[in-house]
Amino acid sequence: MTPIAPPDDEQGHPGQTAEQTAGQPLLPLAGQTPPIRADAARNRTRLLEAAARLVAERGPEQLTMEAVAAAASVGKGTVFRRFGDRGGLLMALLDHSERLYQESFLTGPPPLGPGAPPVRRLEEFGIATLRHLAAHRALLLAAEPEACRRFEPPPRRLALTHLTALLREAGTGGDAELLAHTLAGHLDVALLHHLTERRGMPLERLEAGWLDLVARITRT
Amino acid sequence: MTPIAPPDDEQGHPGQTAEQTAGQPLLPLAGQTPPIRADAARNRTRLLEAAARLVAERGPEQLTMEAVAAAASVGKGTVFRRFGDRGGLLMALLDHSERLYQESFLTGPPPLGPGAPPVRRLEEFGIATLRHLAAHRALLLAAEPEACRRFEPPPRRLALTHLTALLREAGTGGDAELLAHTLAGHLDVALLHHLTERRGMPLERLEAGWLDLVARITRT
DNA sequence: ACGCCAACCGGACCGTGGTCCATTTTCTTC
DNA sequence: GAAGAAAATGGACCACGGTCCGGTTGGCGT
Repeated sequence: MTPIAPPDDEQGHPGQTAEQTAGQPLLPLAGQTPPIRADAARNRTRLLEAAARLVAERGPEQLTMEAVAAAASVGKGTVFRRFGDRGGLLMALLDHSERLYQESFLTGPPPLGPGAPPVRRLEEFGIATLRHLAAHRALLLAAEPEACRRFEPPPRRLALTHLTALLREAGTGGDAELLAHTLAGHLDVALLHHLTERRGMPLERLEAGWLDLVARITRT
Repeated sequence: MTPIAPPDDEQGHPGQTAEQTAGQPLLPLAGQTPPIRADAARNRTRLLEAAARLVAERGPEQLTMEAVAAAASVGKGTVFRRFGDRGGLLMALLDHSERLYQESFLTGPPPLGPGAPPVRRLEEFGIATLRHLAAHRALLLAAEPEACRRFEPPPRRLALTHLTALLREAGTGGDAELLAHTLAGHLDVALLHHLTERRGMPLERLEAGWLDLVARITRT
């Protein structure tokens, strides 16, 4: 299991209220951070230590906010004030690894970092990301507990098998099952909602994107 | 807004316990269905009617299990026994549309149904699915409330912009932002977990799949 | 050294999803 | 139509995430 992050209370840190509200906590974020008060900082590290201990003992999915608060001898409200929500706390736990990972492809040496040809960097980025995810899978999954269920509902499974069958029938090479997942990823309510509402894309653009994607993927 | 499904209590229906446990409720499922008891069937339709009314009045995301139970003059336990969980209830609400949608590509006329060349069917399937999703977005999203947050966390956003930038730099044509989402979909913890644990794929296969995907997508 | 005020604290409180089990209702068989 | 077994019921119960607010405390200006 991953040794979690050292509670490296890298001093200042975000602060203000929830650790990831509006400002990006895990991004380089050069922006000035309203300094945190001394007692708050102390509680923050106590909370992170307690959380890390509990995660190590009982696994991330068993972690409850109340338990963390209790283990750190701190009020529940404090936990929420500091980390916003359960996900925020879990993420804070792997803040350290996350930074390393981000630096590796933002400013690290090629071929992952700048300097290599873009396609090469794409390849490396995927590999690095997959390994990063695998390494912290437990924590990351615990941060969005519903995530696993996304593939269970029968409609999704049906779409998947349908896509797989069509891909096979089309005689496209490659890993049909994997490619089916890729295609299915494009046909996801959450994605649709995000792109149309948050990003303002019209449905037509998604449809055009789908046709293009099918073309690229089935191209022998 | 979608008129929901008529509470077409198509008699028998699943039954047993939770409506979607193990057996696929929305799939053709020719399997024999242990017949439901009369009182259970009556309560089922009352619950669906109540739920549909509440959804129409206050929107799907406001729907609480207790409210449905109360509105149907039924115990809360009954709701859960029948529909398993919140998601099950929401899904049952669009069971009707779901069936139509499924039939359209499983046994309907070409080019969506069997008979057309596979690539053509792929194209049509995507379009049909996107429209199906758009039509029932509210209900589908309400069924997995965390879904929207999947794109908010800064790490995800960073990965997305990074992918977009690399794609643009690579001079690949097409909709870079959309293609970036496709690529990002392949680098998802939940997917990784599903494929490695549930489907037994080794990490190497995912890595190979990534390289293949990048190749297909950046292929001019 | 002092006092002000914003930031912080704690834990009572709430809403909701989900479970449990003693009791009631339906179906079947004779 | 009676009786026994299986299925269904309902609402008290629990756990957990998240909010709220009266009281406290640390940082800063004077």
